[in-house]
This record gives sequence, structure tokens and C-alpha cells, in this order.
Amino acid sequence: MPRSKDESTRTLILKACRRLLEAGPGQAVRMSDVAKAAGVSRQAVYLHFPKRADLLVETARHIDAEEDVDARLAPSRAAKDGLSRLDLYIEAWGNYIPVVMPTARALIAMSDTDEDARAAWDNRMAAMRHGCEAAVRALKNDGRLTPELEADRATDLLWSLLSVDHWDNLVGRCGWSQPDYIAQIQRLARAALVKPAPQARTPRITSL
Amino acid sequence: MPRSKDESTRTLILKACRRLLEAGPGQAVRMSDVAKAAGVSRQAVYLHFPKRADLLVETARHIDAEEDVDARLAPSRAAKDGLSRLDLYIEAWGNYIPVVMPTARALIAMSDTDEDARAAWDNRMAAMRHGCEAAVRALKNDGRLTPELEADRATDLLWSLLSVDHWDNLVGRCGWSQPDYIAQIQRLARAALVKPAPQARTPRITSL
DNA sequence: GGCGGACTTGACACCGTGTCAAGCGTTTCC
DNA sequence: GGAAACGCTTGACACGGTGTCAAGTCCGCC
Repeated sequence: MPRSKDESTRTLILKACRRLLEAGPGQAVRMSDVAKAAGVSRQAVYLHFPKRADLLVETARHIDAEEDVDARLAPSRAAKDGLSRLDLYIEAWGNYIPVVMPTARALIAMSDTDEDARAAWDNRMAAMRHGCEAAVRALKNDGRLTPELEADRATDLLWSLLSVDHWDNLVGRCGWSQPDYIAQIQRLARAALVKPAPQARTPRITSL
Repeated sequence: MPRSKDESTRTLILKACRRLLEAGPGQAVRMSDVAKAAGVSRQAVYLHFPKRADLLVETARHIDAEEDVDARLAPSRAAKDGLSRLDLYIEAWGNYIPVVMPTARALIAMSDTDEDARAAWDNRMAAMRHGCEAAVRALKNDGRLTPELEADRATDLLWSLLSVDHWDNLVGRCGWSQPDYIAQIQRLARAALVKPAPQARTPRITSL
């Protein structure tokens, strides 16, 4: 099934697509552009990806595989307490956003018109939400979830704080650095979701 | 310049455009659709709005005028202390979002390809940011801005919390009610930006 | 009466997506 | 060795939506 060399035409196209999306913020990235960049005919692209939406969806998957998104999220899953799980999840996902961002934007733009693109994107967002849900649950188990919020409300909030739009607003438009973004979202999430630690036995005023 | 009746063709078109945008979430709203809905020829639309981007931009302005956005924002400007200014600004803008949302979405979608649409939308966002800036400044003057944040950082954060994406995530996707959304954003903004009141003279533990 | 402005009608160019058909060069398998 | 199968190329075309153009119609109004 490969053409001849070690790289199949399919992955050649996916890599070209990714490269184009990452290169030009505000670029069109038409099917013909991808074909040209992959050094392949326009029809070859359609041969592997019948619709443009398919190409974008598969590009996103390809990035997930190349960047090993699972490995990135593993530390948060292994966290011992709710608070560190929250922090680690924010760190992992927050640092993954810039990686998928270009493809995400293209996919979101298609979602307005294309049903498949919408479904694919919703799916990704649902997966991300599960991570938020797990973090909130861990927090709740530790008795550290703020009493002002139901678990699902807290999940919604965290999910929205970690949305790619939010990242784009702060990093893309406001010019925040990536570490600043991570730190501020962690601070924000704590402020919004976490209640102060039950200061156990000895009632001392601690400033942390 | 009016055609004959009390309503000029121009406003007829703008109203039709608004109606269509509000009617169909996920609808295309092509130039021909607007023309049909306004009971006018497609070319009449182009006569008043040379490009589709122009039509959308003017529709947004038209909504601002019809809904008197300035009057809505007046209370926050009149607020006496920073904290209430923050709350009132969130309430005013947060309640305005659903009004402009449909048009906003169309404008944002165009921003990917159309430079004018992008500029127009950026402009609106800049105006909204000024409101955030004012609220943060008022907070700072009261000595209630959290020491963890510079004023411009705080403005960025508030601005992003009040973005239409955020509203769309929480209300549109998560199904929050409008009052819930307002209350939670207010809570979130306080948690993120406001430091506890300097408990003046008498050091009593207050739970508010 | 005739002028000018607002609008209509119908045609057309352009661009990007998606489709189709025929052809070409390798590989594979009998 | 020959034929079928496969992966890809070439070139054409339909479609839908935007934007343009030119001619024509219907007004009110000086």
C-alpha cells in the first residue's frame, strides 16, 4: 500500500497539510495548496480524503499521534491529589493547545457549514471535557471543591477556561507568553473551583 | 433618499439580515437570502452594501443602535465603587452578548477570509476591552485589585472572560441559563481580580 | 415633458469544492 | 511473459456563492 519509499502518500499529504496550517495564520489552505505542498496531484488528495473536512479531521488525528497526546496527559491521570491533578491537567492540555491550534481553527471554521467537521470537533471537545470532569471529581473526593459549585457546573467552567478560544484570546491576541498563560489559568481555576484547605487541627493563619 | 414609505430600503435590508441571522443558527444567510427576506432584488442589496462583510458590519451597528448599547452600559459607568462597576459591567455586557451573538458569529466566520470583517470585529472587541480597562482601573483606585495581577493583565483576563466564545461555551453548549451565566462570571471575576476588603478597623471575621 | 435616482432583470466572470473518465507506470500473480 | 490491479496523473466539467455589468423600468419632481 505504500507508494514506494518509507512514507506513504497519505502521510505525505497529512504532513503537508499540517505544515501549511501551521505556516500561515490567516492562510486559506485550499485542497490545491495541500496537493502542491505534498508534491502530488489535487486528485490524489481527493483519493485519500474525499472531503476537505476529512482531510482536516485526519490531520488532527495525525497530530495527536505524532505528538503523543496520551503521553502528555498521563501525568495528570497519575496525580495523587485533586489539586495537583487540576494543575497537571491544565498544564498538559494548555501546552497542547498551541500544537493543535492551527488545525483546530480550520476545523472550527468548517463546522459552520460542514456537519462532519462539527461532529469531529465536538467529539474532541467532549474528550477534553472528560479530563476536566475527572479533575473536578478528584477535587471533590478530596473535599476541596468549592461549595458554591455543583460538580457539573465546575466541569463546564473549567472546560470553558481551557477552550482554545480562551487560549487564543490571551496568548494570540493579548500576547501572553505560554508559561504566563498556564500559570494564570491555574490560578484562575483554583480561585474559581477550589475551596481553601481545611486547616486541620491547628488553626493557624497560613498565607498559602 | 428613502424609497417612499417610512422605512428606507437600507433599513429594510438590515432588519431582514438581522432576522435571518437570528432565526437560523447554522444557516448560511447568503446575499440572495437577505434579498428575498427583504422583498428586494439581490442587486439592491449590493447597491447598499458592496460586500457581504459590509452588510454584516452595518447589521451589527444597526443592532447597537436599535438596542441602545450605550444606555445599557451607562449604569456601569455611573457606578460609585470599583466592585459594583465590575459587577454592572459584566451584567450589562453579558446580557448584551446574546443580542449580538448571531451577527457576531457571522462576522467572526468572515474574519478568516475578509480583512474588513476582521478589522470591524477587532474594533468592537477593542471597544469592549476599554470597558474592562475602566472597571479594572476603578478597582485599582479602590485598592481592591489583587496584588497578583498587573492592571493590563487583569484587563486581558476580564476581557477574555467576557468574550462571546466564553458565553457561547457556557450558555450555548453547556446549556446554562442567562442569569446563571451572569452570576458565575461575576463570581469568577471577583475570585480572579479582587482582593478581600481591607477589614478596616475592627478585625472581625466576615463571611462576605 | 423630461431628468435623475432607486430599483429590477438577466447575464456573466471568478473561485473553490467535488466529480468523472481516460491514461500511464509499477507491482503482483498466474 | 502477459494481464490484471493499483496508485497516481491529466484535464475536463458541474455546482454554488460572491461580486460585476449593462440595459431597462418606475418613480417623483423641477
